[in-house]
Amino acid sequence: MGTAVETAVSELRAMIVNGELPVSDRVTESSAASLLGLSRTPVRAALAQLETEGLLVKLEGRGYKIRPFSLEDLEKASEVRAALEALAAGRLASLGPSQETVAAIESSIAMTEGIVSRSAVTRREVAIYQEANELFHTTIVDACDNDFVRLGLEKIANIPIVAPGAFTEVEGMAQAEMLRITVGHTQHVIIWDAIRAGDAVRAEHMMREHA
Amino acid sequence: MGTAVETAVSELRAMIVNGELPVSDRVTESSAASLLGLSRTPVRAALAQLETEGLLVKLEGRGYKIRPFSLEDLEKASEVRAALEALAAGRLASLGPSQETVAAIESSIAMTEGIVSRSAVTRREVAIYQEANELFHTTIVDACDNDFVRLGLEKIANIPIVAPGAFTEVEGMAQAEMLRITVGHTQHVIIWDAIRAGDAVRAEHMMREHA
DNA sequence: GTGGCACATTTTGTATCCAAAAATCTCGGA
DNA sequence: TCCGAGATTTTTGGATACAAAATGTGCCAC
Repeated sequence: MGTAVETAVSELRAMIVNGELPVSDRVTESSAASLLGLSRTPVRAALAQLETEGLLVKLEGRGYKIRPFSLEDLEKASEVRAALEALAAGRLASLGPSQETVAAIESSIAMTEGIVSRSAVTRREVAIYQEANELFHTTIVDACDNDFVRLGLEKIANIPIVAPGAFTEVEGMAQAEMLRITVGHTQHVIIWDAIRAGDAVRAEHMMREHA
Repeated sequence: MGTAVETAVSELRAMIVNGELPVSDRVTESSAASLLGLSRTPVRAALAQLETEGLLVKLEGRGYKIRPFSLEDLEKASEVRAALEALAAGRLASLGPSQETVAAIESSIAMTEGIVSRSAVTRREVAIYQEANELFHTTIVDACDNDFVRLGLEKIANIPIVAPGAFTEVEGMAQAEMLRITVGHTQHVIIWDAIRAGDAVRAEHMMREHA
């Protein structure tokens, strides 16, 4: 389970992201400590970290409050993510991917190859796509040989996201989701082609569009 | 002077950036604490923050070490900075700058207007340019209405920089510095023109080149 | 000389204590 | 009723104490 700081960070983060802590609520060191059954010391470090992650806002002298996220915030974060991942894709195209990178990306693409071009998807297939998608993006970021890209992304990695695919059962939703997955998969293929071709400009541009 | 954590962060950061702490040295909570005359509690928080800033690397169980920065690291950080600031410039061009933004940028440009087109510069003029340059960039980032850009930049804002303009006295250096300032100033003007014209693509592109 | 084991030391992680600052509450007076 | 001075409570910031984990050291057997 690791240290108390780690558990405090992950438990609090989970509570925030899952909406288990009311957004309006004030969170003090003591309240969070007793909530988790820890002393203030590790909780304090955890709250500080969650603040740097942008999940909490410090109310000078009155604890923290959970940062309210709007749809607009999500869009803004996506813009930043897109800019950084585009940079990563461009760099990787210039550098040329390593053996392991090729393997990882192609396995990511292969994972979704079987899903696309169907009329609808199950919840399970959505999960597969998400896994493949994450593999695609993290591989490119890790392989671009610029740690600062990853550092920058870490800051915006944990903004609350409405559980994706939650309504997949609803009729029509499945088809919309299918479209999203198909488009995403197609873009992955295009981006990967550009990277393999060493076309940094195109890789960067396509990744910017994609993310 | 603020809290002990703040002073610890800024003092340690200054020491690291100025190279006063040998790169090879190990920094433990206790050593840093006694160095600063503080207890471990605030120093611990400071070290954690400097780690997230990328200035320190954690040696699990044996303290921290100062992260060695190469010229390559500087270039990589610059790339990320350029990508994020370009995003900011593009957004600002689309949004249209506010009254205050216009005032801040134009005062920044005015500050350097008097310096350029000379044959050489004094150390003092270099300092003025640096101030104007910082005003230009921070104003754009702050005005772009996307906090995540700033969050991302904070991570890479403090990587050690060889004191700029340190050798201004040396003959020839002054002219090179002059060239750098003139080019920088010219680019500022061009970027600002694009922003005022609402040309997001051009603003983004020029800022990318500039940074 | 080498390998391994026990012990000392270092270092971190956590809890608790105290002080200072900020916020909140209370109560008297206009 | 409204306002403000002072008391009270909250809350944070910092120091210290202690325990656990990791690391380093030295000795002994082989």
